[in-house]
Amino acid sequence: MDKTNIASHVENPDLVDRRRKQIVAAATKLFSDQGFYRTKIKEIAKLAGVSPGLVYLYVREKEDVLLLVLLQVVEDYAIEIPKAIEGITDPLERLIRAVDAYCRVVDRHRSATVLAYRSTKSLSPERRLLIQEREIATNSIISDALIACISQKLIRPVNVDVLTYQLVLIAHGWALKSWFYKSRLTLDEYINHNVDNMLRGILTKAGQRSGSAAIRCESACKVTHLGGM
Amino acid sequence: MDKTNIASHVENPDLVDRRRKQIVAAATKLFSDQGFYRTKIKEIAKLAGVSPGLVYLYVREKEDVLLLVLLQVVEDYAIEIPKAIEGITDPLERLIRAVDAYCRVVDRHRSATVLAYRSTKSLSPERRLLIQEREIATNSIISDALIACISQKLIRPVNVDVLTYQLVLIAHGWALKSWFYKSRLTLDEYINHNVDNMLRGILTKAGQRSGSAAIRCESACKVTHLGGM
Amino acid sequence: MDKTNIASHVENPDLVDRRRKQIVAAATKLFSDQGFYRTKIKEIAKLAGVSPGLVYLYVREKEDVLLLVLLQVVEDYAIEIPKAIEGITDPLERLIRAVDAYCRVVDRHRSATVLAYRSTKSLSPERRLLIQEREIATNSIISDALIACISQKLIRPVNVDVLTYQLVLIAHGWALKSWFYKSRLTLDEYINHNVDNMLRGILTKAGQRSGSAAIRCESACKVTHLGGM
Amino acid sequence: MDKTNIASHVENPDLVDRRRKQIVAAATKLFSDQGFYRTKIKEIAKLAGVSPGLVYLYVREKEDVLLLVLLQVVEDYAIEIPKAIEGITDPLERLIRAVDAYCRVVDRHRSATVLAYRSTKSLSPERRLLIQEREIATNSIISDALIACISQKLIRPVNVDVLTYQLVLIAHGWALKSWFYKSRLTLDEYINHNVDNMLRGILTKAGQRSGSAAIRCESACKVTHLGGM
DNA sequence: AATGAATGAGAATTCATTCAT
DNA sequence: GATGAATGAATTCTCATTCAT
Repeated sequence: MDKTNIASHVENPDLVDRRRKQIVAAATKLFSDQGFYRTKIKEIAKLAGVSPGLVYLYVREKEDVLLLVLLQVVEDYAIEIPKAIEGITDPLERLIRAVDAYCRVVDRHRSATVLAYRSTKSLSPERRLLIQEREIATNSIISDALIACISQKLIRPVNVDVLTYQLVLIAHGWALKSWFYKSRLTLDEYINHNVDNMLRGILTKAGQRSGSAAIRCESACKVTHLGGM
Repeated sequence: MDKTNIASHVENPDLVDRRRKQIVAAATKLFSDQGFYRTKIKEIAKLAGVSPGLVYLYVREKEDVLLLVLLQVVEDYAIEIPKAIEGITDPLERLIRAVDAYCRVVDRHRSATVLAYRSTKSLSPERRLLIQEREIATNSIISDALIACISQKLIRPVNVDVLTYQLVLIAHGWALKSWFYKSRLTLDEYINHNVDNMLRGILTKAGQRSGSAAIRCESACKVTHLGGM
Repeated sequence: MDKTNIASHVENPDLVDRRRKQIVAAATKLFSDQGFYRTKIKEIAKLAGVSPGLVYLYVREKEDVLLLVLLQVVEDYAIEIPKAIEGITDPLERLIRAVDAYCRVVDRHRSATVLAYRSTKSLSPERRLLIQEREIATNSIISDALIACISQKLIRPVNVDVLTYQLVLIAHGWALKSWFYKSRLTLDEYINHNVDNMLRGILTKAGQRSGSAAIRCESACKVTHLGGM
Repeated sequence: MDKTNIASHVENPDLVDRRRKQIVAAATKLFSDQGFYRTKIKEIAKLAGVSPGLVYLYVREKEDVLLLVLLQVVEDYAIEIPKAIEGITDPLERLIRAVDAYCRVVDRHRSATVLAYRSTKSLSPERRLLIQEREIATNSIISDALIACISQKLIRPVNVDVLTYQLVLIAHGWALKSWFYKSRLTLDEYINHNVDNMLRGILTKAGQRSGSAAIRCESACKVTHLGGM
């Protein structure tokens, strides 16, 4: 169901949904590879297997395609990260898992994430705002977990905004600097090292106990080498 | 003196230098405000006070202007950060000051930093490589300081690449998410909180002693609240 | 019943008639307001309450719609003007009434009249010819009346073609220059003044007597102030 | 010198003038033949012997070309008609000559005149107003002459607005209905008949004497057959 | 008969780049 | 060296027309 408010000339909402998915999939690939400005509507149409004219039945202008693509990126974050911490109650474990999931989602959408950094400014102000709102919403998954940790004294009192973005930037960094990491580290190593560094700086004594427990009992979540903490 | 290898039709190297500075200054402003693709050669020429034709005496194509601009950005980092740690011998103090300086340089070149994130991918591969090399060179100021700290056991053994970029991303983050921080934090607070979090995670006992000393004796460097460590 | 020779995919002639009426009504309004080229088939369909596809069941191309519209305009003239002089036998009265009626029909179809001037040339030559034939047919109502007046020596011998169009242009002028007249004259005044000027130039002595009689006895026809002639 | 207020990217005003003349000449021909909407910028450029891009150095959009063309038409009227009555002092002769000149100018610019009728409505409201203002200015040559005649009692008191447009429409009619007249009348005949009809309707006794004098002594002005008046 | 989604040719406009002066 | 007018390829977007349902 459409939450984008982008007008379409086509009435059937299912069709709108399906066509937009087609268009967004093609555009995401092309924008990621070549950037927004180098990508031509004709290329998107061709890759999506439709005519150039059709694109404009589902979108008012080229920038709308970019908006749809970027909304899809943040939307994916907003769906996949919560899924990873569903059912987990321990606040510290929720935090660690959320960061871990964030990094893994970024890994899966590496080029789209880079795209978001490159292209958000190409949007008109209102559209950009839309994206930023959703980014904040997603990040609140992290910051909520953080707040819970702090209130349970698992983490010492820190500036939540700062720490949230420090964690978010760790996740994004995997995409932004993948040209650097690619030949140097695996994703698991990256996550381990970063989370290790961060947690050591903020965990309380209680948090350290809980943290090592949380991590020991959860092997799927690969954040392991905190043992010595 | 020109290290860019960008061909010019003009012989006199001083003139080339002067003209390119003019052009780069104008282009930096415009690219930062509007992005690379939205900025027209005519606009750059006008702001630089020259004719559109003249630009092409000093540059082969528009993308060369972007390269010059981005080189200037990384060049500024490579000059200003070392200046901030000149003469300082204590490795931990060098590290802290380098990070502090990095954040402050980013603050001064906020939009150019964002520009670098947005536009590096608009460069052709060889040109992009040029930029990435210089980025690594700049970051080695941080990583060298880190290595020194580790070898003096002020910091526990960590993955230097990871930690370097964690610190670099803190600096860059101030620009990348300035739309978020602007209304929430001052630069000093931002630096304090982030450095605090990071150092607590990596300092050894010895480092903690040295660190608090380093910081206590340096009031210009505003990283203060480590007292309780 | 269809005299247009425009092919339709639909068999049932009543339906063809009804649908075309719908389409022409919508198109007349839109063409008048926005002109032929600015008006989209989709708009016509929407205003007519049908689908864009349906239009093409009753018309081969967009220009056919214009032809239908223009035919309707001249058709209206050809019907309404004769109606106004039906049963009147005095040739001079027939002439005056015809001109009066022409002006009033133009007034009722002001924008469609302007449309005809703007758009006839947008038709292909054969179609344009069709319109011009009907225009001549309509104007022959005027010229026939003129000829009758001349042969009864109510009007001195003049070039009938010239005078006919002089009268026709008076009628059309009310629409063509309505932007000018709107704030200056009523339709009745316009008719009075123009007819007065013209008649004074062409009436014979006999015509003057008959004219004032014709006009005196007919108050519905507002051309009055010839009394002093 | 430019009175159009249309912005140009080119600075040299002489060049602007020359180029616009080139463009307008080509556009006038093409618009007249094919209409505004059927004429492509590329065609105009080709006929003018320039590149399509160049057109946009002298004009902001296609509609500006139409404005320039229509301004040229009304401008020509405003120049040529006064020239024809220069130095003539007798008011009635001025009037007759002005109408005569108007008809002859229309004849020379027949298709441009028709173009004006077809296309003025294609202009945006402000631009349309510009044209209408100039039309009124031109027509005031006629109405001024009329007023002079009336005040000298050469013409009986009539509504000046109505009579002016009656005369203007006679001139325009030669272009508007040239498809009809072409095979039936020469321009001279057309002028004679129309002016004759009109004058007879409005001249006073004094005017009739003066008129026949005015006309008899001026053979270049072909309005002759008033002899019997 | 009717619908309305889909097509794709076509047009206005832009702007990096060139080049005569 | 510098200028700025000129070029023309390239791109977005529109809309008459078609066609599967």
